[in-house]
Amino acid sequence: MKKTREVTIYDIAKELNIAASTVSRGLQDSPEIGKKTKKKIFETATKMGYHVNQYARRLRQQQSNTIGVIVHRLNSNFVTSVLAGIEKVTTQAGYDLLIANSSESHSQEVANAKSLFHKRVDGLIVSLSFETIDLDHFNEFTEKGIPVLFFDRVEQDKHSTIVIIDNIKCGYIATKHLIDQGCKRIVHVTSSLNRNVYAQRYKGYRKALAEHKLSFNENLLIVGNLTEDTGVEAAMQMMKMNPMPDGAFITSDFVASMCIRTLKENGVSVPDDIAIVGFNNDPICKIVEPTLTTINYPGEDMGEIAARNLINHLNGLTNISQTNTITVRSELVVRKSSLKKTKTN
Amino acid sequence: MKKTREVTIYDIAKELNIAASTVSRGLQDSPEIGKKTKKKIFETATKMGYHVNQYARRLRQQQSNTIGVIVHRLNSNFVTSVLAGIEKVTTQAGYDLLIANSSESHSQEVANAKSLFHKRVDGLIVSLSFETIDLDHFNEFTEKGIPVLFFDRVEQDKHSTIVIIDNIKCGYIATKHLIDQGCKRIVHVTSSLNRNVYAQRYKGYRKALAEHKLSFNENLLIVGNLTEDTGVEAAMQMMKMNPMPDGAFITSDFVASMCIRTLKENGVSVPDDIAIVGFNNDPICKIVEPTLTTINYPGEDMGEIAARNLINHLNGLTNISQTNTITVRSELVVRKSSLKKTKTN
DNA sequence: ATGAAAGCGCTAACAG
DNA sequence: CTGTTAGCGCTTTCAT
Repeated sequence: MKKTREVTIYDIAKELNIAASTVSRGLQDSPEIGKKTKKKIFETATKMGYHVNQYARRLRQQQSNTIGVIVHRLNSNFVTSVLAGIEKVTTQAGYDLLIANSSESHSQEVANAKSLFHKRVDGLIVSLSFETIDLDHFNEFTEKGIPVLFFDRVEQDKHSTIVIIDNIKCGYIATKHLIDQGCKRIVHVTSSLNRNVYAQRYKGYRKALAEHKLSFNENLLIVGNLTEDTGVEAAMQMMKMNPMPDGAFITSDFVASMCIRTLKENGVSVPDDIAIVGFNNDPICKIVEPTLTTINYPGEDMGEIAARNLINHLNGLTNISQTNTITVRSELVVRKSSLKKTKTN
Repeated sequence: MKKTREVTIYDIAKELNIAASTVSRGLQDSPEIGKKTKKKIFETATKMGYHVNQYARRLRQQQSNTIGVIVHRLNSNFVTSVLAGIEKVTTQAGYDLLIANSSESHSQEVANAKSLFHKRVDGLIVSLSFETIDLDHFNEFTEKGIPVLFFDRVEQDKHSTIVIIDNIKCGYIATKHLIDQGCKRIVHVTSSLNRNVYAQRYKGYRKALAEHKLSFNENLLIVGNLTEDTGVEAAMQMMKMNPMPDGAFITSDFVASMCIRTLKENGVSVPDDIAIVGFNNDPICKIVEPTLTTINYPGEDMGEIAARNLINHLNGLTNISQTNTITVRSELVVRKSSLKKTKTN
C-alpha cells in the first residue's frame, strides 16, 4: 500500500552530491568514510527522515535479521515470560521476531517449522509441543547451518543446544520437602513421561523416594494431560486409594489448585490429610487455599539466555554447537499447602 | 547466513525453457497462464523445492505483508487470547505478525509505534497502554494511509476504528446482578477512569445504582492499579467502612480473588457479608473460593474480528474508515461469589 | 576516502 | 497466452 515514496539513500546522496555507496557506508559507520562526511550523512538522513528498507537490505544480504520462535502454547505464564525475555534481547540486537504457536500439536509444529524455514529465519528458538516425538522437521535448518536452540521442552538425546532447569533436582526437592513433612505415600501427578520435563521430574521424585526408603508403586503415578479435568480426576483417584496418600507432587499449579479444590469439597484436608506441592509459581498459587507450595523458575531469564546465546552465535562470538546444555536456577517456594501442623514422623 | 543458494524462479524457468515472468505468473495462479503450463510450473517448483523469497517480493511490491500489533501487556489471559485470534486470521491470510509489548508504558508504546512504522507494516492493531493519553504517535500511520485499528483499550473520541465490548452494559449488568441479590451499598474497585474501559464500566455501575435509587458516594469508588496489592487494600478499605458494603464490583478477576482472600482472612464472609463480581472470566475464577461471578468476553473472537477487518480493508474489500465501532458480545457468568443465601431485599 | 556499476529475486508494464 | 525488460533499495566488489 504505497502512498508517498520513502526516502532512500539516493535521495540523501543527491542532496549531498555524493554517491549512494558512500551514504550506505556512512550509515553503517564504516571506517572507510571520513568523519565530516559521515556526520553530514547522518544529519541529512535524520533531517530527511530516512530509514533503511529492511527488505532491500535482506534481499541483498541474503539474511533475514529475523529469529523464529515456536512455542507449545501461548496462554501460559511461563511461556509469555520467556517470550518477554526473548523479545527484550532480540529487539535490542536489532532482530525481528516471528512467533509461532504449535498449540501442543505435532503437525502444527511441523507446519510452523516449515513456514519459518521458508521465511528464512536466521535462527530458531523452540519449545517442543506435547505430541512431538522426533526432531526431523528441524533437519533442514541444521543442514543449512541455521542454528536451532531448544528451551524447557527439549529432546536431550540429540546433540542440540538446550536451555533448561534441572528438572531432576526440582522433582527431587519437591518430593524431599514432602518427605520432610512426614509424608509416606506420595502421589505424583504429571503428564506423558515421553516429554523430558515430566520424565525428569519423575526421576527426581523416584530418587527422593528411594533415598528415604519409601516404597513406590504404579498406583501412585497419575498421568494426565494437565487440564482442569486432570486435577479433578487426580483428586478422585487419590481419595479412592486405600490407604489414602498423604502427599502429592503435581507438575502444574493449575492442576494442583483444581485438585485441592476437589479434595476440600470432599472433606479431605490440605495439607493435613494430604500435603501438596505444585510447579511453576503461577500467580494462582497465592489465590488457592491453602496457598500453594511450588517450584519457581525464571521464565524471563530463560528467554534472555536463549536469545543471547543464539545471537552471539549468529555474530560469530560463540558457537552454540560447543555448548550443549545451559541450566538455569530454580527453587522451592514453601507456602501453606505442604506444611503439616503435626509431623507424623 | 547463506549456505546453499536457494532455488529461484529463474531456475524453474530454465528447467522448463520458459520465461521467469511466466513462472511468476503461474505461481500466482494468474488467469493469463495456460492450464498445462501452470501445472508444469507447480510440479517443477515442488520438485525443485522452490519457495518464494518474501524479501524480494516485498521490495518489489512495496508492501510488507506484515501486520504490527502493540499490546499493553503480554502476561494476561485476555491479551494472549486476542493474539491467538489475530494470529489465526493473519497466518491464514499469508501475513506475518510483528508483536510489540508496551508494558503499559507510554514511551514504550511510542517507541513500538515508531519501530513498526519503519518496518513498514501494512496495518496496525493496538490496545493502548495504561499511561497513554494522546494518539499522536499513530499520526504518521494515518498520514501515510496505513490503517490503525484499536481493540479493548481505545480512545473513543477520535474517529478511529475500534473493536470493543459494551463496557457500559457490562458494568450495568454486573452491578444490577448485585442489586438483584439484595445489595444496597456496592463498592466499585477499578483503575484510572481515564482509560475508556474503566470509565465505561463505572458509568454502567452508576447507571444501575441510579435506576434502582441507590445512593452513591465517593467512598464507594476505589481506584488502584489492579495489581495484587489493590485487592488487599480494597478489602482493607471495605472493612473500615461504616456501614460495611454488602457488594463489590471489581474490574479484574485477579484483584477480586485477592480481595476475597483478604476479606475471608479477616472473618468477612463472601458472598453473605459482601457479594462480589469480577471481570474477565480468567481460569482463576474456578479456583478461588467461593468461585467468582464475572463478566465473560471472547478475546479470541475479538482478535479474529480485528484482524479480519484489517485484512479486508487492506484487500480493498471493505473500508474501515467507514466502520467506527465493532461491539463484541459479552455476558455475566454467575458463580458462587455473588449468590446470597438470604436476600435482604 | 569516494564513486560506478552490478545484482540479490521478484513483479508488472508493455509488447507481441 | 507468453516473453522482454526495467527496477524496487540496498550492499559490495572493483576502480580510482
